[in-house]
Amino acid sequence: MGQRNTIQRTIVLETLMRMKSHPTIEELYAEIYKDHPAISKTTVYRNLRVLEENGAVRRLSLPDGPDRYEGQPKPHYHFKCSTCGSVFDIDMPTIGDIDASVESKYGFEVKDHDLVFHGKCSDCKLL
Amino acid sequence: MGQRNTIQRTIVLETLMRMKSHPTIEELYAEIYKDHPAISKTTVYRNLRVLEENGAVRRLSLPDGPDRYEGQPKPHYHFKCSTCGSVFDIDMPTIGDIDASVESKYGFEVKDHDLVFHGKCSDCKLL
DNA sequence: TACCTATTGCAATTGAATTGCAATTAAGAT
DNA sequence: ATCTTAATTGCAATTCAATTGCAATAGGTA
Repeated sequence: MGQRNTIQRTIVLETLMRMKSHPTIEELYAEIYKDHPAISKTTVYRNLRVLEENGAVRRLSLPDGPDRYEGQPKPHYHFKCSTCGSVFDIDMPTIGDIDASVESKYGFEVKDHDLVFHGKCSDCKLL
Repeated sequence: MGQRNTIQRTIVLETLMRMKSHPTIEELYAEIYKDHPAISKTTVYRNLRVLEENGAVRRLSLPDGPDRYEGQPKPHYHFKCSTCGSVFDIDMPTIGDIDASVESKYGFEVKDHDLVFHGKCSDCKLL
């Protein structure tokens, strides 16, 4: 009797996938709350954890802010503006073979990698 | 008049550089405390911020844990074990030109990038 | 030496994320 | 269809990282 498909879990996943971005839990919860105000924020936290372990969603840990989640299956990279804090998706071919190269060199079991660029976005670099 | 060279700031930087790793602030503070128990943790927090803005140290934001700092000037990548939480340096040629490619493609001003591998370290993958 | 302001240390605060617990419920077993 | 049990939920309380307000201190320049 493993995991269960609760309506809360379904809503969390579907809302995240519908958003097609990388919301913070606060942002995701606000979106969920519109249609399902009875779902508690704690439940959103817990379900995202479970979904992450399942590999259904990905979590991003970026400096100076709460974690973010994304339901987009296609792996991609990110840019965070150190001035305004905005996060952008970077559409660029992902480097697939470096995972394997770290595996063989270090003897680790590599699941994936995150690549985050830092700097100033086009708006902030003008200031 | 700009920034000042306080003894606290010097000690924070020197201790971090001497450690040659990527300690959490708690770990760094413990090391500082041995010789300089009068320095407050708040001061360590604040100085690391300043030093980071100066480009003298780098900050790592990794999932499931506090930020880490490193004073090592040579850029490199990291691996975080999702089971035990250990963080390892990954000695691998850094990809220099992707910063420029993101700059030109998106019009951002890219300072640097972080590459973090996730998975299980050699000990934990046996469990 | 005197002045100005960055910095310090302490305590209090903020904010993200987790946890304990009683009530609920999904889903397999009977 | 009902029973059973373990996963899940919601709430409140808690933990932990990190920041902030403020009075006192101390760089560094004039």
